[in-house]
Amino acid sequence: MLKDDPSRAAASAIDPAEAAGARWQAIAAELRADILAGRFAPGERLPNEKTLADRFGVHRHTLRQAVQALVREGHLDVRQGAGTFARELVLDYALNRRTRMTENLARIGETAARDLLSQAIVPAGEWAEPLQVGGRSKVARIETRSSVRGRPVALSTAAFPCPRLAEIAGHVARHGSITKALRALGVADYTRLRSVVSTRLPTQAEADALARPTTQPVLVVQYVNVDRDGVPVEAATTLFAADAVQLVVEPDAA
Amino acid sequence: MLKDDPSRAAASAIDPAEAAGARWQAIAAELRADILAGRFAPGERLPNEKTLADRFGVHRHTLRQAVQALVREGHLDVRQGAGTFARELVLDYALNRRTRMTENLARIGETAARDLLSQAIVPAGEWAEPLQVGGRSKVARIETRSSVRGRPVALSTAAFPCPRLAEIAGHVARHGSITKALRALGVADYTRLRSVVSTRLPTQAEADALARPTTQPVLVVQYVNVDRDGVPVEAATTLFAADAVQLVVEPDAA
DNA sequence: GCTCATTTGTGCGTATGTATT
DNA sequence: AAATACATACGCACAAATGAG
Repeated sequence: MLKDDPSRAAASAIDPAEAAGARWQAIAAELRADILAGRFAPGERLPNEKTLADRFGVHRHTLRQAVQALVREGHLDVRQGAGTFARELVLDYALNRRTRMTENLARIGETAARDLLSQAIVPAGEWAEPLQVGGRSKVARIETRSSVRGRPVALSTAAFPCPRLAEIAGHVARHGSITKALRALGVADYTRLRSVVSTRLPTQAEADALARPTTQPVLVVQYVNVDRDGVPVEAATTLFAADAVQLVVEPDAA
Repeated sequence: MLKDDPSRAAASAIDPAEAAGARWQAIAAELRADILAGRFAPGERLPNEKTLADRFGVHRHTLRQAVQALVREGHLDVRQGAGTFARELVLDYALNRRTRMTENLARIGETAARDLLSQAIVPAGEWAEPLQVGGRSKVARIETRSSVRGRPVALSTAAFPCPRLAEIAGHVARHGSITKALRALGVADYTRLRSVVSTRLPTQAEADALARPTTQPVLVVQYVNVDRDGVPVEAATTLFAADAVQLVVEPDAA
């Protein structure tokens, strides 16, 4: 690691406190903060490498090292000949036993909005198997859209068994959270039984709802949540806009 | 759940042993076996619902329940007015602490072929961070393609730290398995530290290697495997053909 | 279809401080 | 203490891709 070198005093605004390690790491930290604070608008082109290098008072190679780190983290997109772009939004969505949309969105310092698009009480049909109920029984089906910074990132269709959770829609609309709605209905806790991940191109309607082109693939996550007794309380399919969300799978802390 | 109902004794070839639960589940199991055994050619149209219902001696509604289950599992595609189609290939690829390509492919009763497409000893570069080595050190980079039934399903670019695992390429070529190659080099066991899942459209070269159109999205899984001491032994990016593979995330059995 | 300025990608060389042997 | 390896940083040059006209 580099220690302080007076002969190369920083001519930039890098906070010495966070410049503990190498220069490029400090630069990366500053750029990361700019992006997360929205000082580079989502999708906006950053100044070219020379300009940025001058801003930090370093060589272009040094700046590139910082940029490369942010590309690996998913915060930047670099296109040869075109420029360096702040990504629309990048959310690491953790898939584990305690997967919760609201928590996942909140973890990146964003307020998550969850809108109720539609609600209906329908025959279990395709949801009968994952919810382990008879095909003739009813389920409450709700469609929701989750947004961050006013931009939609996920589209969910979820089914809840009736009559136990027939009132789910009202609670979701009120709280904007599945977790809170379930708690209000007596489901104190729930865990993710299984998630199946696939991908496809969205339909026109789905693309519209996500405010994205039909040419951009979506991540499709199908899952079942069960209560403490192992009884299914929610079966759902969620579509994630792939430019905004990547799924992270790590062993449970248990 | 439906229990046994003697009044509806199966008039079909359903194995009573696996028909533990509901009729439609038994039918789904048999159809699933037919698909996996290739008795329905990939992409082939199945007999219509009436014909299939007759074959199992059940009502068309019952058959549809089984078909819907297989649609959810990704084994069938149903298009109104067109018919029911067997999907090209569907592999449930488990993502957990002990994720192994060969085991995952073998679990569906297939022999997995893993071809070595290229190998090189290169500067760590982008792999330095995930492998926790210096940027100037070298890594062994190999590109492999995994196929099932002669059809490519996955494309991997993996990096292994040198000099410890410099000889990896030869072992992979010989064994067709990363697990065996690592074992030959003294890595008795390894675990998946983290997987990051995203999706995008493939480049022309990637689409060609997977024998798929560029319009079909691929699942992108980036991961790091570590040995028993927590030292990274492999960092890789794997592209899965989304029509053939879906990822399954379940809590580790621990 | 073409040119051309802009921008990123890549390679060479040089130098210095740190860590290991 | 000396030798070696490596991470970091700067300078220069050219290749390759992009986008505007």
